[in-house]
Amino acid sequence: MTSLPSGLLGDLDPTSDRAVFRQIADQLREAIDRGRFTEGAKLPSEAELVEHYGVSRMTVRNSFSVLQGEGLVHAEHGKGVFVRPRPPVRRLASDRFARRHREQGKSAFIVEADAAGSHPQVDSLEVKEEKASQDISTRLGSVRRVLARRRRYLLDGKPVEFAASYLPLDIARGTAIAEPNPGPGGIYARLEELGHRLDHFEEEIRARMPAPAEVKTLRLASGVPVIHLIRTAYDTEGRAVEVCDTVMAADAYVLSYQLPAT
Amino acid sequence: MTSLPSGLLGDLDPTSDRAVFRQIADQLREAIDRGRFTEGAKLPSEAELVEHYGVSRMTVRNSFSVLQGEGLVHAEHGKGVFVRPRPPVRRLASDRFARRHREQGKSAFIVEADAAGSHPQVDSLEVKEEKASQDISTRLGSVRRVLARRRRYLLDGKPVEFAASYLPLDIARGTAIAEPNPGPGGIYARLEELGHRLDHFEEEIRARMPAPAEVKTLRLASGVPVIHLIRTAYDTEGRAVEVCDTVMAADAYVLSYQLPAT
DNA sequence: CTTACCCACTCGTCTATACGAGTATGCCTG
DNA sequence: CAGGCATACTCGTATAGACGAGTGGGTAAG
Repeated sequence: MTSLPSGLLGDLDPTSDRAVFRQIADQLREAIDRGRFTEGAKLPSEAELVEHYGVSRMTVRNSFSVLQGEGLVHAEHGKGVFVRPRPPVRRLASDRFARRHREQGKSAFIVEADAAGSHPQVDSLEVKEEKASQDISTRLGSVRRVLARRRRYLLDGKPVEFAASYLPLDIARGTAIAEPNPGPGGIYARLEELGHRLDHFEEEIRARMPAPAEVKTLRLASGVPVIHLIRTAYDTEGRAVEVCDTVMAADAYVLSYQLPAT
Repeated sequence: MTSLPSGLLGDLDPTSDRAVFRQIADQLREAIDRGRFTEGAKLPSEAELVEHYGVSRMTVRNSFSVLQGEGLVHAEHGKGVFVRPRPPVRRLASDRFARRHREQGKSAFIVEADAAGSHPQVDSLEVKEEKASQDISTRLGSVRRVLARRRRYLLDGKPVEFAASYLPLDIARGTAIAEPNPGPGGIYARLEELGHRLDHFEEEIRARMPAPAEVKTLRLASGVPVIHLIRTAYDTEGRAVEVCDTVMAADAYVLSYQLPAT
């Protein structure tokens, strides 16, 4: 084992009342912030830090877990601990549901990803009728059963978003909306063809840490929150015609909205 | 030490290849989800779990740290580990900057909190001229120096949001905007009085884990992400007249937006 | 030259122990 | 009765050691 380049990391302050593992985490964080370790770079191994600081291995691991919780680094079994690279973000503009975007052929996700030069993919398609949850039922105006469309979106092989759409059966049953592929322009285009002219959307945004199932389907690194977006589509008669519940890897998205000052 | 109520938590599966600390975390998580432990309830102590499962204390602590990372529980030194209560959320509606809201007296934050029956507070006020960061400069259209207004918002004593507004000096210097208290209707009202009629706002939303400084100012529990919102205000001539950079405790907010379907 | 194996290095999991520090409770003292 | 202290409980920090498992490189065998 070779020792650490001197000057890269400092020493501990034994007089400080800050816990040793926090001091180590602080030094590593600062080194990352200063660019001593760039994106994707490998941090010193546990053994190297144990030797450098003269502490036990659990203490070093504790430091790493602090940084992992902050989403700064991630560990790879058998390889090392690395500065977490920031994935390219998808920007969702507030006009993304404008009618003119629907009037062309392909799905918004595909078009946009192609334009950005990345490889889009949609999988885990599931379309079925089911009982509406309490929340969905309320949002759709007390419907009991709904058509549920679930799918997962990937960019360059990385899952970035998991979405579930819910529609009242009297609208969706037996239409193209109930097909795995609803056709050009997506379900919003189909809804308008069916006479449900869309008026506006309402979006609710929360952020939180993912549940274990979400970690799995989105293959999330530790320290990455999710953005939880619930969109309700209203037609010109004020009826809620669809609710879309999506969970997004927070490190892959920037949402953007325009608000009138009126 | 009294032993655990039987049936509350199960046993370990030694044949499983799932790590012991994960199995324990799973059982605790499930018990919480099922309502066996309600909000604010105290989980079994480390010592109790050590005895119940027959594992070492570090293993139990490891389980707790998993749940902490998920934002499900939080530990209190000397007291125990508790199911994290969900604080009341502030809902930010998309019409919150409508002119009619500005035309009344008090600040939006105060009015809204009073209406919700909670005790609002604003502190850490700082108003000063400074060099614009690269990002702020770009958003404001290449200004070098700006007026910065920083403040922290609290609800019932709990910090929920930290905001920094930046304005070009040629607009703000020497006006009420440069005063600690900009007067009724806030700085947007002052901007309009100064002839900068507001046209629209643009908001960019990200979510991420907080930096240590943010954990401190917002007194965030572990496992709570932040919502990072950057709003740019444009006047009717298309000029960016203000950028507001706010960091919010994600567990205290739901953002809500209306999008036209046009 | 290629393949297979071994080994060194990495992080992952778990045990056992020790002491420190914050909290709450009850008892004892004044 | 009030105040203070002792105590037992809580989590926080740190050590030292063990074994397991994934990775990658080098070496030896084919």
